[in-house]
Amino acid sequence: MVETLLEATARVLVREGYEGTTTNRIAEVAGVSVGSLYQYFPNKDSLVTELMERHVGEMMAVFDEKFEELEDVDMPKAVRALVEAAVRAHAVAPELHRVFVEQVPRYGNFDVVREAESRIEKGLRGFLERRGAETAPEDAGLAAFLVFRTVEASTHAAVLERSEHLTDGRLVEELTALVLRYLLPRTTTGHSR
Amino acid sequence: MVETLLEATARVLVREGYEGTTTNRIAEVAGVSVGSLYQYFPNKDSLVTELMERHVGEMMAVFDEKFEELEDVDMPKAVRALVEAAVRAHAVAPELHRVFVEQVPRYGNFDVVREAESRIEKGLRGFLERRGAETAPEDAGLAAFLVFRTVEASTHAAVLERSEHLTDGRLVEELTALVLRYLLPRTTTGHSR
Amino acid sequence: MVETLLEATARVLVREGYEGTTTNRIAEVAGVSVGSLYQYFPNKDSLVTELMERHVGEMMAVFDEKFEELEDVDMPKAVRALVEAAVRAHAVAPELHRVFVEQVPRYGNFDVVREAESRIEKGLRGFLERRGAETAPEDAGLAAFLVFRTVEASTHAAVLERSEHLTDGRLVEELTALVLRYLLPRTTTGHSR
Amino acid sequence: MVETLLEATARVLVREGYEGTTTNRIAEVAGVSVGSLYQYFPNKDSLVTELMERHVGEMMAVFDEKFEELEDVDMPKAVRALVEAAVRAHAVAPELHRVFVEQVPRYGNFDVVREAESRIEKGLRGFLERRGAETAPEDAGLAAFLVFRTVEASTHAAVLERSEHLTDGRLVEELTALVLRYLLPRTTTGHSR
DNA sequence: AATGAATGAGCGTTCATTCAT
DNA sequence: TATGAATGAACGCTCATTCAT
Repeated sequence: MVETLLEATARVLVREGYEGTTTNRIAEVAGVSVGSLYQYFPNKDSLVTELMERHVGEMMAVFDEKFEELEDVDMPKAVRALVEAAVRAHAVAPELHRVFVEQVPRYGNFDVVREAESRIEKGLRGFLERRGAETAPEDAGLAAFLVFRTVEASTHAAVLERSEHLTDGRLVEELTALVLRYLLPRTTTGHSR
Repeated sequence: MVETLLEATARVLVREGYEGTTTNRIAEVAGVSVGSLYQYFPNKDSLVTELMERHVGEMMAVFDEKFEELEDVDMPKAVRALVEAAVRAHAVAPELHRVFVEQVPRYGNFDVVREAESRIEKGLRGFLERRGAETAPEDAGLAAFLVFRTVEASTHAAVLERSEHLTDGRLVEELTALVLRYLLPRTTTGHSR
Repeated sequence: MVETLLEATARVLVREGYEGTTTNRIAEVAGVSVGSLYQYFPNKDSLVTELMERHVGEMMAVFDEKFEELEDVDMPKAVRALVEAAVRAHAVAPELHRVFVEQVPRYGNFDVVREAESRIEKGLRGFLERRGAETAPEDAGLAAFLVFRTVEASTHAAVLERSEHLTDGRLVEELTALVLRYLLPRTTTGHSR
Repeated sequence: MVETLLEATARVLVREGYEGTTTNRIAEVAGVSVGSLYQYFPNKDSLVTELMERHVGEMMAVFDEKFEELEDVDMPKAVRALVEAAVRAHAVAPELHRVFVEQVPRYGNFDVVREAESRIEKGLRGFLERRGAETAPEDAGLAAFLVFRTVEASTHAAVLERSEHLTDGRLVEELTALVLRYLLPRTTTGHSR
């Protein structure tokens, strides 16, 4: 039931946008009555929030899988893994992701997102501190912030408006180069002329 | 009157969020009657859209001023100018900016935003093509996309959650280094150890 | 519920006129909430239209019952039956009838009325054509038009402003004479001196 | 100014219907400001009422002109004059007439109409009483009522939906026959076979 | 547990009317 | 006298939520 309702919520959100998403419509699409909906969820927002938590959970699961590879490899491989992790995470459910970003008003529901972002950024910072000797930036915290925002924004935008560069691998390539040159400026990285 | 209403709209949006923004509330805060509101704006969304257009216009004006400096200077100066332009643009009205990004559902109203973004990205691409000989990335279009998203996301996030790094200049410094190393990887740039 | 709402609509229409008929008022009089009203009727006009269709349906049912007698009787009896049918139809719900005629703006909702009128007029024409040999008017279509309008208008006006002549039977008597003399001019009909 | 406003009211009524007729629209069409409108008319309904009074006045002027001929001629000529008077009166401004009948809610504004109708009916009654010796109906009041309603309804309906029978003179012919046979049943009237 | 009819606060919007200029 | 910007009560309608069955 909970699953059915969350799936219906996702479908309605994607199809009709946040403003067009009513509890009666969700119940209808789920094939149950509104009353049943309210027996499993206290209010409309709890549905959306739960859906968001699950979605973020899935993205993080995909991300974490690759993110763990970072420790035992050299920097080029680590950065590439990071970028690939971001791309895969964004590819989990792009339409749902878009509706969360573009349609849902941000209140408490976005705490999950902020926590996930914070966790990634902290992980990145720890990684950079552990590799301190070889990386250029002095302030690992600031570097983690910049690298995270850079990778997140680029993959996010690419998923929504440059999907062609996702499939041909060019985005991963170039974004890896960008991050790598920032972190290891002395080495000649990537495909410079 | 138009000004008063738009100011009231901005205040209500920031204070109550998009969903709490009603035309009667706007009129009340503006100190006029709903009827007057509807003599100047055909419907609720037109207020929000107009406010957004003005805000984007102001951001772009601030941005463009610095952006023009890019042509006649060397790459380090040009990239620094770009980053500073982005920071200043985001500092125009951070609270209003946040409400647009976090609260307003994206439909036609975001066309202005998309146009502005597109214009900047194209400008950046032209800039990179003109400097082709000295820059590393082969695909100026992709590079412009990455640089734009990187700078936008970093300044955006910094304005909203790392304002301390804006005032001490460290964000500008580091972001400039990041972009510069991407574009000119062979030179030793910035403050590496 | 549908019945309750339609009854309430009728009461409010009669009591307050069309302009004073609001959906909240109807709901209030019906003893339900506006929300319920909108669960059974898509909008305000649909209530009025439905009420009108039922009213016309009832008038026609009453009318048709007598109208069927026309075929197998002589002309005087047939014309009297016609007039009596009209009087009875108009007596079904005079106050509601008045409000439809005097208060409700005529748009699509009056299509039922026009159809009913058209059906009666066509029936009358068929009747006249079948009795062609004995009736005076050459053009059965025109005669049907005149007879229909004459009977309709007279009974209508009588119901609304000469109800005394309805109860004493004088109106039926005289109107029958009028129609009969038109259709059968050579016979001495009715109560001439 | 008063003329301009009334003309504008008529135009708006015909074009937009009663519900679409707003004082601001009237003022706009009249080329003056709403304020001016309210300097000559105390409220919206007074415009409509005044327009109705004038329209009824014009119809009655046209009607009366022919109606006066009734006295000094024989019955066939008198009845024909009556019918022609009705037709001409209805042809004065058919579109405006329609909008009054079909769109304007009947309150005090229709008093003019009721007075005019009453005057005609009384006139008819007097005429019938004066011609008592030659006419059939015993009750001149009832006969006047029937003749008036018959002629009014037939010309009214013909103007709105059988205009072809107005121009070819058939309606006048047949309606005259109808009334004449009612009033003078013993004579062979009209074009019987 | 499941239903879905019923609720009603509150929304966006209109328009007859006013009144300072 | 003429203006038209300003008014605000009131409308039709929506939808998150409840509760008797």
